[in-house]
Amino acid sequence: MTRPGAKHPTLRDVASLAGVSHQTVSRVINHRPEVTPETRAKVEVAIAQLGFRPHAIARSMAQGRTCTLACLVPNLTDFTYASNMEGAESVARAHGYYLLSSPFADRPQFDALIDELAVDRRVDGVIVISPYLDERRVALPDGIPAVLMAGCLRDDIKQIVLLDNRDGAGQAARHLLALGHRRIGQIAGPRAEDCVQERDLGFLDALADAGIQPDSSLSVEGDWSATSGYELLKLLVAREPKLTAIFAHNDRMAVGAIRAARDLGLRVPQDLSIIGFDDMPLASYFDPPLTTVRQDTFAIGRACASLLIDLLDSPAPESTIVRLAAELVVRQSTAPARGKEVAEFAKIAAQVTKPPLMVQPFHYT
Amino acid sequence: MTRPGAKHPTLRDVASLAGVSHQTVSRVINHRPEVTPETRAKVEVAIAQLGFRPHAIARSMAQGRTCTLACLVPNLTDFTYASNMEGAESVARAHGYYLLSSPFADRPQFDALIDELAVDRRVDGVIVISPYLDERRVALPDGIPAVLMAGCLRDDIKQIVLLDNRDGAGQAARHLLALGHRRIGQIAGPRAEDCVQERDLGFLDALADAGIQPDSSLSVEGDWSATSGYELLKLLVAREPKLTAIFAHNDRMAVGAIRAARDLGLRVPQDLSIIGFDDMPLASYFDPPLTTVRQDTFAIGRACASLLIDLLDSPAPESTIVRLAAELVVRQSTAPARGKEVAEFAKIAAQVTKPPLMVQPFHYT
DNA sequence: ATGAAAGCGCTAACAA
DNA sequence: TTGTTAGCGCTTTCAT
Repeated sequence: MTRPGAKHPTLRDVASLAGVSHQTVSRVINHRPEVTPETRAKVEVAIAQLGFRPHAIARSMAQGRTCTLACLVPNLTDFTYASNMEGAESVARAHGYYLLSSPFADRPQFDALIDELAVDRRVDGVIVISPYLDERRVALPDGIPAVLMAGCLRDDIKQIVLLDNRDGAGQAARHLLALGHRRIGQIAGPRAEDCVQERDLGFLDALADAGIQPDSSLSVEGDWSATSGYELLKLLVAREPKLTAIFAHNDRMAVGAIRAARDLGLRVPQDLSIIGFDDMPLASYFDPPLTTVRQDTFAIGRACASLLIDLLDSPAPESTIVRLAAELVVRQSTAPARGKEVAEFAKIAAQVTKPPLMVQPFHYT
Repeated sequence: MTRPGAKHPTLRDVASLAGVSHQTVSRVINHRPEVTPETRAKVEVAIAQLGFRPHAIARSMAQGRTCTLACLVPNLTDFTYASNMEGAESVARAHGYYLLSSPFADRPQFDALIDELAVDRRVDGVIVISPYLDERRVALPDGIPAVLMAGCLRDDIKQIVLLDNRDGAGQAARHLLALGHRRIGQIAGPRAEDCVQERDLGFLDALADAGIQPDSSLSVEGDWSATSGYELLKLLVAREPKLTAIFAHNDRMAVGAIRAARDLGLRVPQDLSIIGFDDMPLASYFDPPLTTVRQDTFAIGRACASLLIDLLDSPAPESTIVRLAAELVVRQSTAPARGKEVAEFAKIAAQVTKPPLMVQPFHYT
């Protein structure tokens, strides 16, 4: 049979069984106060007897809301995204919403998707995860509550959740500086992503604060893959053999860089310190265990959903920025620069250390 | 405003603008043949002018189908699950369905979830990913098309997609045997999961075929985590110092085991060969690069969705089993047993090698 | 406190 | 080929 659901009891079935009008049944299932305890009891018996469950689609039709949120995301498999979604899902469900996650590859696909979701299917709100600044840069539709998870602020978007990438990168840089490193290379992510630009700024800020001239030849652009980390480390070392430390914009590239260093005969961390970003699963099981900057991707996802649901419940505030702090995790892929007066640099580092910037503290329930 | 969608044009708006009946508009948007080209053109102009898009909820209401599939899954972050979902999502979308993914923790939650999804929200079909054999063991509802992704066959479920775990484990074991290993330990996953039992069988089969007595003290049960792999390797080595190889039921435990071996002063693979299962991302970036058994989780997900959609389109066949083969990936965490006549064992191994068992070949589009 | 009527936006069945 | 009439199952008026 094409429609296996032709057998569900309806409100009217319950009504006639209970000997009341269907409207009364509706009041009961919606927990309205204006129903006599006796009628309520009668109706509840009938509901139980028939195994009646309200038809959510019909409800959506009548109420104009679907109790569904959508999450548009580049893919479902990257751990950071998956964990954002899991966080968002957990608060959505706790509030009675379902979360529909849809991957998209580019701007046209995004545009088509958001129309299908927001206009055709009438989801109540959308979470958009999109770091791109190039032709994939998204615009949020108006007319539907939306929050963006991004890597930095954007003028055109008012509800936004982000990681403090700039400070995170600063922490990484200051950690390396404190260990006495002066020639530090950077294996960045794709320039077209906003968090990359933020991390680059945070990195350069910290170096500048320590009195180090920026050297653009020491910054190279990878594609987040371990392979790119591998190739780029070789490139950097060829370019500047005196390099003693590397800041990679994610852990995968850091891991690739470690492999390359080893293939070059460099010991990590004795000859070369390498720090990553993300604190991905098993980061502590690589060799050596990875020093990195942790982002709480689950909390970021929760923040997105919380913010969105707040928007749904009450009239939208002008703008809400939720910024979550990154946290340095020191393991064993970084070590003091050889032959350096560590104490001297530790002093420098201490004086450039600032507390993480929290634009607005965020509490979820 | 609580309902930001009060402004969408409807079928009737289009109809009156085009000067036809709303039914004609319906025929146009559904690409029915019985409409004059001229009327169609008129209607299409009106549609474009108003920016009309059909209301999917209203459609669901009238047609009794939602064009939505659900995927019930233990969580969204495990790479294997995430990649199953991404595979399923890709074929679902290609066929005009959305995929609603919902994590569940236990059987009561599963039962509640499937009722909400299948009965209340009337999704057209469900994919269930659930490996549990204990109190979390799921039952599929009837009345709605459903396919299970599992680790082995089940009498009570007719539509099922699975990895050939038994053969995969057999490949792992035969690889170790071919390298001359005779004392092989097994770090299994939780016994309550079906794939674990299959892998155990495949492993023991292969040993038996090679004339090796099963020794249950060499099989221990982990929880999939690297930490458990770490602890259990130490336990195994303490129990049987002559162990020369380990088969871990997943890569994370294998990685933990490698770390433990190293902490014990054992070199991997020279002193101890370790093989994992899954071929997770970055498996080749651990030290040493992991020998493992690959499962194509994306293809498994696609198979689930394909099967489900077939079920939707045409009357359900009695039963469909889709079994996908696992594939040995040899890297550097396994090596010949020391002091062994490798050739001798290679001969044994060759004679026990069988082609992977494919119950039913599967083709997706 | 309860019931009757109308309608959410669409499709299906029938009529013209 | 096109239009009319009924619903889909619920909620929301508005009476009673």
